[in-house]
Amino acid sequence: MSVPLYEAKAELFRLLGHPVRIRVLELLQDGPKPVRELLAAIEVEPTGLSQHLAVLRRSGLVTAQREGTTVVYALAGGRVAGLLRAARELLAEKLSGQNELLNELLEGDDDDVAQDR
Amino acid sequence: MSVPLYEAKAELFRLLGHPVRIRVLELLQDGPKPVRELLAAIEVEPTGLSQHLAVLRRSGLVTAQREGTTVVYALAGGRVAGLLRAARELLAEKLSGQNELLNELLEGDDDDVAQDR
DNA sequence: ATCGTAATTGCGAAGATTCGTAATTGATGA
DNA sequence: TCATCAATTACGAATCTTCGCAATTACGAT
Repeated sequence: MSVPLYEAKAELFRLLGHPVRIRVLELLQDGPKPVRELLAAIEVEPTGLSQHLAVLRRSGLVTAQREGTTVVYALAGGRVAGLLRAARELLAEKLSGQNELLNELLEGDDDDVAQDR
Repeated sequence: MSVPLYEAKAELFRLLGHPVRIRVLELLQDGPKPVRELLAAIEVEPTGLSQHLAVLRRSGLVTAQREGTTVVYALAGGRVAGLLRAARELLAEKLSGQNELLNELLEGDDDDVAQDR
């Protein structure tokens, strides 16, 4: 085992750590899409999109195949969607927590605002 | 909504994209731990660990509280574990795929090796 | 008060990512 | 063949991350 598992995991997360790459993966969740379509949906230059697609391809998260003059991308394996869902849930938890705190501050019902560190 | 959701998601993944931070989160899955213990378990300088802990703290993924002379860290919210599990499963899928391919190459049973791009 | 230990912060150098411009490849049609 | 469109690659500048050193804060003990 040349690469520790936690290195691989960190690497995976690092690959996902860019807005354009996230958007690509989300769009591909609805099925394979040609580059042209991704390009229309995401605010990015063609060359920038290609570079991000290359990152996802090299990492094996997506697959690409030519069809005539266009290239069609697809998710490689079903587990990517699960990971995105887990992230969405975590964000939901985090944001709703912030909202609660915000509401308490705004409403000023300071009856049981626990001591803070 | 000042920050698009996909930006927040990318940011979350970027935060997780470092081996030390992954290890910290994994260790905290078994319950709260003082810095001293994290330091003993992870190969990193005290100052480096502090910096990574600060990143996790600012992002709200972990909480810290002093207890006398030590500081105890804990996961903030249960969804972090779910995210790590999803990552582990995706990696498992990816690595087993690679192994299959590797075995086919080694065993040389070239009866149905599909055409490649 | 002073010392020692635990943990953090400030800061700068080294390294990695990102993005735009220019050049390249691959396929299709004139 | 030549021109064209889709997509990719090469490369450098600007930007962001990371890591170690030095300085700092927080606490308990002498």
